Amino acid sequence: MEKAPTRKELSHDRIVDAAARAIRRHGYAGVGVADVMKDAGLTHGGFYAHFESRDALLVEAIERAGRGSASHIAKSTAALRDEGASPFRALVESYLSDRLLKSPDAGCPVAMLCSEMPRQAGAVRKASTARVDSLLKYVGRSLSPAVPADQAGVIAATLVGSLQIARAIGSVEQGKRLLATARKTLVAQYDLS
Amino acid sequence: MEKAPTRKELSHDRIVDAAARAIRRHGYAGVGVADVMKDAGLTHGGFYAHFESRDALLVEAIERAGRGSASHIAKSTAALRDEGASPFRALVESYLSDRLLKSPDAGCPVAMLCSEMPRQAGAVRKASTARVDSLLKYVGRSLSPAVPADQAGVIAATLVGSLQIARAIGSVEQGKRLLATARKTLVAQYDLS
DNA sequence: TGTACATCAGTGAACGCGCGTTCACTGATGTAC
DNA sequence: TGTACATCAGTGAACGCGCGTTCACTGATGTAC
Repeated sequence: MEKAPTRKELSHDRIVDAAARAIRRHGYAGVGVADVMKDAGLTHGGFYAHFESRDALLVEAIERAGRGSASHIAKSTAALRDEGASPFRALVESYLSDRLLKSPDAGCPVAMLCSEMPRQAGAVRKASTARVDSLLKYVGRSLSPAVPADQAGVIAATLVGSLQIARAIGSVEQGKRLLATARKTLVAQYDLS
Repeated sequence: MEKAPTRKELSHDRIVDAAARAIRRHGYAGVGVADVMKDAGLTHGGFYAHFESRDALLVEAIERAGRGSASHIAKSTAALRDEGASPFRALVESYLSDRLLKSPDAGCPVAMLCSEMPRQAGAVRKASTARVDSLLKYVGRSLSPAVPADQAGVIAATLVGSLQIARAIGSVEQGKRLLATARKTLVAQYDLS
């Protein structure tokens, strides 16, 4: 039997949610204690009753962002599979969906944070690389048995890189075109079902 | 006839060089005025005789990092081409060389900064997206005529993403393995010479 | 070639602001009887 | 069920530090004669 969450647990949850949104939108450095608390409807003073430090918040935020993105992708792939898509094609179309171009705070945290990860330290770094490993495993599981398992890394790299470059490029139309060719190319190369 | 550079021009050059190294190693936020000046053998007070603002330094640093990486790759590809590699294979092996895993301050700034670019503003953002465009063009020029031109974006994404994930992943050996498969895969898929 | 002076490049102290962190206090929640 | 009290969750002011920026000053470079 589930215990009803205490008032403090509810607050904690809102704080982590706000931080998980912020870290995908603004990167590690973009998660400010005061801003996040305000987003969660609180004042900054109460922060240290919930977390030992800002880094401790980052760790929870990364994990939550990862789980959030994973469940978002799971839902999206399930819908595509119902329409007859293979697991791999469903993943590609979910991960590289046009919608994620404009709303980065719903997308995969690995794509948003990857280039900053090697610069992090301690627990933050650890939580980050755990997300990368998890993405590689996820991609690996979606591959057709005909595709060699060591391709998961390159495929994940293509997914992550395409989303990043599509966002970094000059115009939105260019970005959408890039995503479209990336989807088409990946499916053509790896969807051996 | 070339004019000999003034003392000030030499200092300016050293400052930009230091910043170009720092931005690839530590990202946009990792370029500190005082640190960069110290790296260039100066004290921080003189900075504003050289640049209007920190952002103005970032712009020059990004451009220099781009040119530095481009000339590094040009040199490396030239050597590989002498050994008989196709333009595309030479690019892939230069861009995804194992050496770059450990020394990010010599690598491509797009790979180091890509996920942070959409968060930048004004001139810094402009200088950054210009580097992305330049990378896409560079990749495009190296493609065999048999490869559709719109593939340049996906290929660049795979290059950038592979380098990033190889760096972000847990162990160095895993990173090297990822780079190796990425090189092999890209050559197998696109080197139609 | 040597001296006198103006300009230039760099120094180091100081300022202001943002941000993580701390803390004394308050109002709300929950427990004991 | 009602009252008295202890604990809990959150408030808001304050502190300290780092960092971009400014500025009065100094020593070095270069020019005029």
